[in-house]
Amino acid sequence: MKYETRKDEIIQTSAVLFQKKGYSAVTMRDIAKAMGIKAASLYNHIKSKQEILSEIIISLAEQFTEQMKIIKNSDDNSIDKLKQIVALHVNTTSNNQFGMASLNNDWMHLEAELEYYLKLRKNYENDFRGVIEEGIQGSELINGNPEVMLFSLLSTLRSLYIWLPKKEDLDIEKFTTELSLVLINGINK
Amino acid sequence: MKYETRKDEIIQTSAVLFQKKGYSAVTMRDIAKAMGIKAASLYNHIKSKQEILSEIIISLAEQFTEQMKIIKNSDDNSIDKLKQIVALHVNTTSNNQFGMASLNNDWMHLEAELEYYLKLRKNYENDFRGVIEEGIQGSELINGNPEVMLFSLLSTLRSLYIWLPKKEDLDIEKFTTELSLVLINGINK
DNA sequence: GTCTATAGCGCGATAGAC
DNA sequence: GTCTATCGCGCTATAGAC
Repeated sequence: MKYETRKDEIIQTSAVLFQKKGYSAVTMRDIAKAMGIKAASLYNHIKSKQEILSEIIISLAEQFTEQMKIIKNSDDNSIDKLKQIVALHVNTTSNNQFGMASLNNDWMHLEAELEYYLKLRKNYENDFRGVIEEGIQGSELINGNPEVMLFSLLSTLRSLYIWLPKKEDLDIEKFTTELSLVLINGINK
Repeated sequence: MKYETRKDEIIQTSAVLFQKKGYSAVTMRDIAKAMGIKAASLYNHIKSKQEILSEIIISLAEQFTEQMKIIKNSDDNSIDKLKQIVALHVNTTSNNQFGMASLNNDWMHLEAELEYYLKLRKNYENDFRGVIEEGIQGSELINGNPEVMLFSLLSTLRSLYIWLPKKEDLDIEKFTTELSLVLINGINK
């Protein structure tokens, strides 16, 4: 069974459509049509278009913030923590590539939960920054600008949703290893 | 004088608004209000909302494709070419951060010029890939997966529009050097 | 749980006065 | 070159039949 509930089907179908055109450009009629029903019928399962967006984004944001905290607070060294962060992003994106597009591009259309989302993202980024700063202090990482490092890593990891779907028969574990290598050791010979 | 023409003012004002909420969520009334006029008055300078988007995106896409071609075809070594690509992105983004947001996020809302945009982007990506592949063949770069390298570099460079505005009193040249270092040599000590 | 019908509103764009 | 007024349409969401 592909969907657990009709509500779940609405959310997943919407995520696919949101990825292509963004939240604002997708109509309730579009979502209904993709499911083979009429727009009015959607409201038997969800209370608004906004609720769909919130369901897609918030659970993903919570996952990232929670997992990042666990990684940051573990006893592993900084390089291992960074590898775990790469794996977290590759795995989560691989499991929900369409939701990741909304998380990245449609969060500003959240209404009631916008502040909560921003709080989650701030915690996640602060923990990520902490891992990098600890790596610099412990001389595992180069003594560079931690903001530039954070920016570079985060940009790449946040863009995974664009690239992973293009490589359909991808070996996830191999890709994670290759990406970690490029991000951590660079591309220079 | 901040704007050369009223049309130019419309385009730049729109880019700021598109960056915040995306093309679809911004109305002609929003744009007019930001300029202190009525929506109907906009049509004395532009023929449609679509034309505004096209003006923002196409000129930027042409700049990138053109400059990338020049870099790729130069006689410099691959590492230098990569540094020039980083500088191209930092400089262009620094000059037009709002337009870069549309280039990244709103291109799918192009209508008549969508195909042309996709052609430009393909040329640009192919040249970028060519620089990386030449670097691998010439043993300047590690013998890794060129697609993963391209993905990582491109993701970071395309996200510059999010980060550059946050560092207001940024030394552009210094930032370009730091970013090149992180992207090419990695962060591992 | 899905349907038809429609309320109420905001959209892009145009007409024509000034 | 900007305005007021408005057209025609599509939007989210609701009411109520089946």
